[in-house]
Amino acid sequence: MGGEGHHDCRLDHCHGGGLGEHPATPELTNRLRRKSRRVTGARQAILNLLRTQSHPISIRGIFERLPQGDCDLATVYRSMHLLEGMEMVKRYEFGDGVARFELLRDGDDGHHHHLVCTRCASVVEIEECGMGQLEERMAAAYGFAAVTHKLEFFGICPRCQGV
Amino acid sequence: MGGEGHHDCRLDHCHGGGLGEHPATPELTNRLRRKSRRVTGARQAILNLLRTQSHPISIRGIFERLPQGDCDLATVYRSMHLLEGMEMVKRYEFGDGVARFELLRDGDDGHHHHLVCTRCASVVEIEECGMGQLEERMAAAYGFAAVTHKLEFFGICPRCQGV
DNA sequence: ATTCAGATGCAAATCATTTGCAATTAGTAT
DNA sequence: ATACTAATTGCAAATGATTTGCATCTGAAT
Repeated sequence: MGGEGHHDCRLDHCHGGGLGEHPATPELTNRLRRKSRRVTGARQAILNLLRTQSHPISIRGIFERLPQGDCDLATVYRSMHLLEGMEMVKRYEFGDGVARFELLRDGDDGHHHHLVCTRCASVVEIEECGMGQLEERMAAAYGFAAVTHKLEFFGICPRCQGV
Repeated sequence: MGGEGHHDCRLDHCHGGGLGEHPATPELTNRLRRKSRRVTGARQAILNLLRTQSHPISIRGIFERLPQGDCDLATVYRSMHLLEGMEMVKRYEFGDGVARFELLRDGDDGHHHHLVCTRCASVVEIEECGMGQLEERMAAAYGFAAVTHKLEFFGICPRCQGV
């Protein structure tokens, strides 16, 4: 397989259109190839955008931040499904009926939570979570398998308290 | 699925006649009056139906279980908003894009969680939750106020594992 | 019975998300 | 490069959950 050779990223493979400046990461390329999926400009653009975000972002948010005309809204939806299936992004739901996504970085299983301000929607990333034990206890007590959880915190951020 | 019913014997307060076949609880009446809202047949019917459910139920689910013609789907939506605002029901989101509601019984602050089967959607009610401390720590660490949380567990129930 | 703000039914409108389909393109073989 | 084929995309229309405008109706106070 791959080996330690120099990996070429075929950046020079752009045909006109508006998608010129989206370098593909070998990460993306590898994962896509593994499923005989294609490295398209839209996917690269989306992934590059996600790389600049430090908090979950909605699909509409992604679409609006993409250089206009870069790709269709439906394509963003389809891409996010694909990326989610490939475990390159993680989906969050904060209860407002809009899904938000975060890039899963190398070696990150994406297990963390959020503290969301119910007034201004600002977000703090929370690392700690003592749920592992509870999950196990739950599995034992009710016979469930593959127990996971979703945990999000809500409150009023310092700035909003002042208002 | 759970056969664990819940007895709530307040049905004896039927001021029969006049208002149709949906006895109002003094609880409902009081809370509504306090906000100059009206005790209508639809609201009574919905609340009575919720009283028979032991797990969160969707608005469509409520609508379909209501005697045909009892009320409009839009009315169920409106009623649930009202009841939620009056803290008589609690809203849950399990991530499938459909809100579900549970009746908040007397003296119940509704603080509990669920273990949801990702295959058959059966639900187990979970009482324990060691989040109180975490909430406090979170408030202290990030300066947030009124910190609450949403926590739900997902897994594969015993029956589905056998398949 | 009268009155009127709050409720409801019904249909149309929103919003997020999905999907059908014809046109386009990435990756690969020629 | 050229050709070829399946994966992708754009666009529009379809879904599905939830909301809303509006004319009509009703609860409850007088």
